Amino acid sequence: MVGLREHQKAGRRRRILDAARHHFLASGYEAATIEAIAVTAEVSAVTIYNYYGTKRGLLLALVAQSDDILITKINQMLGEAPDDPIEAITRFAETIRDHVLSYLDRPIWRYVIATSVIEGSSHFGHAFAELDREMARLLGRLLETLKRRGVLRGVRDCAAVGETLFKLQNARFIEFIANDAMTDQEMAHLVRSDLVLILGERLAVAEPA
Amino acid sequence: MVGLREHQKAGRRRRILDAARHHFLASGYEAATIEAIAVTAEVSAVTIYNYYGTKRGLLLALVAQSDDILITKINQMLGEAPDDPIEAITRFAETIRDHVLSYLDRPIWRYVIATSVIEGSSHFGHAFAELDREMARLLGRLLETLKRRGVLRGVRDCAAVGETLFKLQNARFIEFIANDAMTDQEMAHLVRSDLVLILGERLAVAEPA
DNA sequence: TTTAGAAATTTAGCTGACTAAAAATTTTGG
DNA sequence: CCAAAATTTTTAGTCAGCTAAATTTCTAAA
Repeated sequence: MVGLREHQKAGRRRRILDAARHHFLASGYEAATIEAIAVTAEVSAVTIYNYYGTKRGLLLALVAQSDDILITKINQMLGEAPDDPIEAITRFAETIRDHVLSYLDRPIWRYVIATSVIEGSSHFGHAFAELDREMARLLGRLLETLKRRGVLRGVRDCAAVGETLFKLQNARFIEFIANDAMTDQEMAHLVRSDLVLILGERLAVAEPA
Repeated sequence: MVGLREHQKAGRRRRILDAARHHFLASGYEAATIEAIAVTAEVSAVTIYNYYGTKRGLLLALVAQSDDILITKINQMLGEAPDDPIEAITRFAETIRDHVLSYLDRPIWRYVIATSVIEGSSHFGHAFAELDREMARLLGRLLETLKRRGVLRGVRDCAAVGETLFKLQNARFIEFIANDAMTDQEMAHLVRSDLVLILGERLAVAEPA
């Protein structure tokens, strides 16, 4: 973290990712060229390849950049979670969706999802898979918080339920991303339906009329 | 469906898809070139573009080819479903997985998933999205069958539960495809866990000790 | 049998991702 | 301030997806 060399490298990285985001949003992932990104970032195209290997690597690095911010946001939300489990988990999903859409648009997220499947186990895709796991963990922690408050009885293994719930939620997110016609409300409704379906019985037991 | 012209066209289509499957499996999706596929299929490369538009279009057309067979297999399975709901739905998932892996390998399925997300709403991705919906419907029908047999009480809307269950199952399938290290057994175990989590309570009510 | 029209092929070319190697630049440590 | 090491840029080029247009081939109908 010291030395002029490291500092300039960091600056180049930042400029490249900024330029990439700009061009991806302006022209779409495919139409945006490495050459154009390089010009905007004031580096040579070869430098981008040296840093990120491939165009797909660049895309995933761009997404990874926002991971820390997202995790912070979620942690923040975790404290202020409402008592109603359905409400709390729905907000969890909405926090992710809002953050994600404020950073990149749907057409580009399609390429992010696609790339993360293709590069899944490769060294580029690693960060994305790790984020997924972290999100699942955080949802598990949300469940534990609710359980400790006594508003979520009937759930034994919070980590396991959190993992499954997140998988499902993530599938809905991909559905949302893949389909431009789907509105925020429609997605929220689907997530809510899933939750009622899975937690509904348990909550009925937990909160006797 | 009559006339020599249509007949030869169908023959070309078949040869192209056969050649595509062969080269994709032999060299992987990216390394396989349209040119090589064209040579094997004994057509010109331009003909492939005329028929399928893009390399991705060709990939999705290849997958679409096996759709009918899969739907038939599932329908067959639906009749012989065991009484235990967990077992029946697990088999549903295994039928899909076996069919899918007998047709293409995991690396290629990664590209199929990726492509279907990218082309989601475009005219190429339509068939794939339609298959997904059909599978969800079939799972709903399986649930209805079980319900009619009286082994699945506590489930009201079979179609809705089927849809959610399939979404989750599909997410597990993608996880399996994305991770070469995951075994058949591990995937089956995950699917089973999800089912126990979702149906567990209901079944406990349905089958009192 | 001939011809009109449909469809496939040939040809030629564009573009952009990606790579290797040489050349130029610049920080760093003495 | 200078030499060495690290790193970026330049240069030159390969490869494959994709496209447009001209040409050829072949089916189908007269």
